[in-house]
Amino acid sequence: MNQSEICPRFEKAIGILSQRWTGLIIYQLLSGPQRNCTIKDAIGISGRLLSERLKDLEQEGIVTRTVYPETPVRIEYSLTEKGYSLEPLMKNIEKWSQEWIEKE
Amino acid sequence: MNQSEICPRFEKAIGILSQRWTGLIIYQLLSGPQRNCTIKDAIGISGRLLSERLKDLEQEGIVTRTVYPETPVRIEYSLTEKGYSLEPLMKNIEKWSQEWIEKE
DNA sequence: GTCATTAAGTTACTTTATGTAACTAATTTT
DNA sequence: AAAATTAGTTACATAAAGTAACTTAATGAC
Repeated sequence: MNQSEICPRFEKAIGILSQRWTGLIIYQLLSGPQRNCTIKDAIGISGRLLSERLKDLEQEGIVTRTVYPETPVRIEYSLTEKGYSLEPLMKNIEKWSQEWIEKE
Repeated sequence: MNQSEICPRFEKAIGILSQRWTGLIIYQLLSGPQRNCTIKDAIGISGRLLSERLKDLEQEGIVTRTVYPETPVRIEYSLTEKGYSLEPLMKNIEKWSQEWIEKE
């Protein structure tokens, strides 16, 4: 039986944040808009999954994809207001890790 | 190339929290020590994965397993100090979800 | 005692997610 | 024209998660 007493909004939020790579992608984008390859090199995700996650995060309204029609075309990903609203949370995780996770 | 600039402690913390179910298990245990089956019913995880996660969390020093040699034997899981130190983080996610996740 | 029940956990198997690498398309540099 | 770069996709191998049946141990009904 699944008589869940847990708030569905909380469950949804945890669902987004507990998907592999999403936390790191959001954290990485906190330092400003970036191209696909920059994120890729910074966090070590494969191109395949990065595209997939960015698409998901776009659908959740956390990330925006902007095409700059220069030559060559430049595509940048950035956080929306909703995305930036996760900054305190990320800083919180960062602080917690410094207090509770051992070096190496 | 994976020229990660991300702090390994942060990466480790995200690694724990972004594993499926761990967030919900910790959140559930914030309301006090509980038996395996109570957690199971509350969050809707399968017995197999719950055992696996609880073992992982025990190894991370986040959860303790206590056997009460009563009849019948009672086994309870509870948060350690390290586990409880995640409470502000969890409340943070809860608050965020109430502000930014739509009902339904 | 014997049998059904319950809780914790494991085992075996299916389905889904992730990792890896080769490939396409568009555009630049040489 | 050939080689390189970026964003993204496709195809396939491996790892994680889901499902359900099973084990162990102890209880209560009979």
